[in-house]
Amino acid sequence: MTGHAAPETFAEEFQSRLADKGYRSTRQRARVAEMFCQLGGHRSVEELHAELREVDSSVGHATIYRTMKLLVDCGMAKARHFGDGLTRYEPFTDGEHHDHLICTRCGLIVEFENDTIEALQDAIAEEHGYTLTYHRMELYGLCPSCA
Amino acid sequence: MTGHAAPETFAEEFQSRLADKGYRSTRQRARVAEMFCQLGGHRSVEELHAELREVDSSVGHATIYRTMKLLVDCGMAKARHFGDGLTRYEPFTDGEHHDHLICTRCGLIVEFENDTIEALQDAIAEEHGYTLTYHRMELYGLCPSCA
DNA sequence: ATACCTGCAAATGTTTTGCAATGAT
DNA sequence: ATCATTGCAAAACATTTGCAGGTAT
Repeated sequence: MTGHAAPETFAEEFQSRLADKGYRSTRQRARVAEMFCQLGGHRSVEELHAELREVDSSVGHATIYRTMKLLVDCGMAKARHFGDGLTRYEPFTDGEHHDHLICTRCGLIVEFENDTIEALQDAIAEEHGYTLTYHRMELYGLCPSCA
Repeated sequence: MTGHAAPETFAEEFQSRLADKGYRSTRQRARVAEMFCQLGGHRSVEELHAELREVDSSVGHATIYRTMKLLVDCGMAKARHFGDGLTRYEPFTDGEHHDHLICTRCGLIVEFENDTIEALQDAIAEEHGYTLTYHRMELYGLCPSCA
């Protein structure tokens, strides 16, 4: 519990990566990172704002928008767009990749990964002469509880 | 050229489907449908508006938004969202399905279809107990000219 | 004649930005 | 002491909507 060489928390890792890029560490950025980590995947800025308000009511929503962009810059978050007009963020660790199954009734989001599809996507891109950098695949339907 | 039993144009088909649904045929709706058909896939409302302006400057953008929704309702258009915050529409014929390869530099969009992937998607959905209604797959990268 | 449609402008909802004050280095 | 960062309010952006006047049926 002394923690002088303990594995860093998400927020600490963020502060450290900010420093590497010449950005400053602030209370607000730490709070946003903590809450984002605590809440987990697919959160909108408004959700983060609402939750944060209960811990530290002084974090403005502009700061959350700015901080989420920084988290993306630092490679610790990924922005996603599902059909509802909101940008949603999920924690991101390098090299990881997954796609989503989304329930159109209750909004439940399940993550999955399929190497066969990935390989086929690469093949398709090559067929058309494209050099692939990323992709996006979302399957929409009803989840078990909503079907 | 008498055309009394000629195959219907896109705009005529639209007028006919509107009538079936109890909507009225108007000059503006015809112009939007014509332009949409002429321009082809992946157009934003603003692009349609700009092009229409040269043919009939009196079609407001609100009407284009409303008309595109009607085209979707009538099963003649499909709304798509690529990463740029604009809704884009493409002509749609029932039963047809395809996905997209998008050049991140010049914006070139190529359509493709792959039954193996579709089958795998169904399998994944089933694995997770989801009843699939639709999906979305976009591959982003550089096209042959931009690579 | 009766709704439906239209264009305009104003409203909406999300995200961004300008700015003066605050805070990290 | 700097200069980045903040919160606020205003701006920006795509899209939607209220309404008075116009139009298809």
